Amino acid sequence: MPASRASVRKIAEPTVRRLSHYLRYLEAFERAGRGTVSSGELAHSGGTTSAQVRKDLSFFGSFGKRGLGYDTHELVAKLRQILGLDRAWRLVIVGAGKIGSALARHPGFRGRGFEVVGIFDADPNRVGHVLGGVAVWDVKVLESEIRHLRADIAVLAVPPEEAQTIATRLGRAGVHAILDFSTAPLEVPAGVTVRSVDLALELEVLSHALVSR
Amino acid sequence: MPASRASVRKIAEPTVRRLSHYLRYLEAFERAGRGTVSSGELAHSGGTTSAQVRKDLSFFGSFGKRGLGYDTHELVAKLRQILGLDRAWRLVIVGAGKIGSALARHPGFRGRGFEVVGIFDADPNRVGHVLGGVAVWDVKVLESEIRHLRADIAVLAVPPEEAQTIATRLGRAGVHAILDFSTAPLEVPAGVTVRSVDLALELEVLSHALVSR
DNA sequence: CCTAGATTGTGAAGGTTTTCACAAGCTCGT
DNA sequence: ACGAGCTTGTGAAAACCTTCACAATCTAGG
Repeated sequence: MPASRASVRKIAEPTVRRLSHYLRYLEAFERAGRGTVSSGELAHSGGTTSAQVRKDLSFFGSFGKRGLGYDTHELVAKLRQILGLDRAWRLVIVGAGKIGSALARHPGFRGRGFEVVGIFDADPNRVGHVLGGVAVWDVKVLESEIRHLRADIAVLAVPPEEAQTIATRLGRAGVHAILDFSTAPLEVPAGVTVRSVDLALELEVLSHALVSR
Repeated sequence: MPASRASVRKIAEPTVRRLSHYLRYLEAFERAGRGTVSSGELAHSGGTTSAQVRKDLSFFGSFGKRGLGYDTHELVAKLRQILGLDRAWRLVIVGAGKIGSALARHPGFRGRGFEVVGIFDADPNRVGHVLGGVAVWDVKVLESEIRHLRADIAVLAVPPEEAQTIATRLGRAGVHAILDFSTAPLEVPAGVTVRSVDLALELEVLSHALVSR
């Protein structure tokens, strides 16, 4: 593997999503003991085409073997590196309501390299408790505690009317990535990446699919 | 592999998402008592351009007024109709675990026209209870009860290893839309639309953004 | 009524992503 | 060692999506 790990070129978001998908399936192939995987197999699992898979991968160099496919272990390692998963990310959850606490107890994050290191809430009744093995802090100490916990990513699960305030504070506290579950439009300083998960919007996409069948 | 139904109108998915966004902001404008809204204002709220807004809307005909903008009420009604939100959709949740029960108690769905009418789980300890005002049924009676409840959309919040089985059963029970929270790849019969919400994948997109800054 | 100012609707241009098609390269059985 | 059979990598073509630019059209105010 090339030593230069900082040289990650700009990739379109749909491509990143697909890479993430490929990694998921590759890990399944790896567990199944498959030494090599072809673009066609990856495409079938991921709902795309073999040409798409090859184009996506060729963006980072050619590490497949013609006639055989891709080495499973090698490709897993390469994708982890591209996606930045060759290290553990430290996560905080802001908002210990229904969604926040469900996420805190969700076992799937740690298994994929995302460790929940802190939870924040404004409700004094929740502060001081432990959720999923992690302490709940008062949101008043957000900035200092986030720095102390060395958090990289914040999950925002607060009521919409508070989302902007918290997002701004997170930016000031040095968090550069936010996974947002509030439905409010967020304005964040440059250098902060936000991804919004809007469940009502997903349902509306389904609704549209239902009426336009 | 995207299921291309013989749809009346082909709208690209990014367009549908934007329409959904516009509707959100339009409703805010409506509450604020604004009679008309310009494409520029909608664009600003939604993080896009006025040309994009006009292109999106012009796909369905021209119902703006030059020099003035769009009639708020009229556009809200039109978007609701396009998105299929001029009716109430009946939702069932399969899986009363952490995510499933958090969603069941989530108040935001009903407010946007999605009514949770049933919950299913395999755990006998959970069956018979009431979550968010809705009864938890044994997953054994999935098919018959779904027909009885006249459910349109299913939210799939079961462990990955059971997702495929349930998805197949949902398809047989006449559900044509699934919002999937499991991380497994689903194969569904033609005519069933699936949208996957994969939280680990969203975090991986953030991870990539962090390493490629 | 008429002018100034604002905004839509849309063809065309520009850009990006996906698909196609095929030469090149690898493995395996014989 | 060789040919058959796969599979990759990649230009080129096609499809798709976004932005541009401006005529057409509206309102408001005198």
